[in-house]
Amino acid sequence: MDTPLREPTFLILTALAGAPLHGYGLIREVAALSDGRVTLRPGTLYGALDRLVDAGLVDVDREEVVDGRLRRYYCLSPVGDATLAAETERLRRNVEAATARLRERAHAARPATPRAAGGLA
Amino acid sequence: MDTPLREPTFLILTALAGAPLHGYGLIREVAALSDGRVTLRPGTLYGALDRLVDAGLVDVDREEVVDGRLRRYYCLSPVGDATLAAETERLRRNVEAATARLRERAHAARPATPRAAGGLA
DNA sequence: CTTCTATGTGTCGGCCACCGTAATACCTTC
DNA sequence: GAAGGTATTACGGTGGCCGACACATAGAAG
Repeated sequence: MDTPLREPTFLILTALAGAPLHGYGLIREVAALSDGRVTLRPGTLYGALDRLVDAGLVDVDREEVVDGRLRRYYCLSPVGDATLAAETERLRRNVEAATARLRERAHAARPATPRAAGGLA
Repeated sequence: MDTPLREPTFLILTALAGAPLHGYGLIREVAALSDGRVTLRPGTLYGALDRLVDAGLVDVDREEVVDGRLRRYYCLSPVGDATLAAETERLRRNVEAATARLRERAHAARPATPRAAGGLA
């Protein structure tokens, strides 16, 4: 799990950082906090949950039985909390680096600054 | 290529947003802008470059021959520029969502702020 | 001279997270 | 009783990344 988190996994941890949720609730919460851009598939969700529990980033909070069906709630472990914080910091640095370069690029492409703009032709 | 970019690919585009670079220069540039956390392997680098050129996000800028060996420079295409900008925005939203939830969490765990901290119990 | 390290590009096999889909099961609504 | 939302589980496929290797040149170290 030292691999950088992919987006679905990152969003699962982010959703669980707010409150314990069960699988189907996670699908809706992730859709909500990504403005509908990310829709978790069952294969992604439960596969990720198994991995995260196995890695100790997520714990099983409790299990309820509603209408004869099992409903398992997951919550973020302290390790998961720290991992999410570290991962967020890493992403923040990447975003800042990319933003800085894109900004320089916009300046170079738009010679609105009169100084030394049109070198050639 | 509608899959969200993984970290190595994202950093390659970010590096190319600064200036055209050849393969080995990319390895060093990515290492620099990630503070040494990401070291591109040849398999990752050239595989990614082939994909990016094929997808139209990266163009071959020019080819030089130094000491009898080919040195190929790559640069970011307009499509790659737009993709990197969109990807950066997506990451920024994810970072903000995670940061907000982590902050709420820290407040809940540490009721050090006397005002309206412990709502329950 | 040989060996090691750095520069530099390229290929191949394998892993694993994610995806797509279907199956299962209960309840409510039409 | 067919349809649709809730909820979990299982399985095969795809694709990006990694690890290791191959090849070539040049300078430093032994």
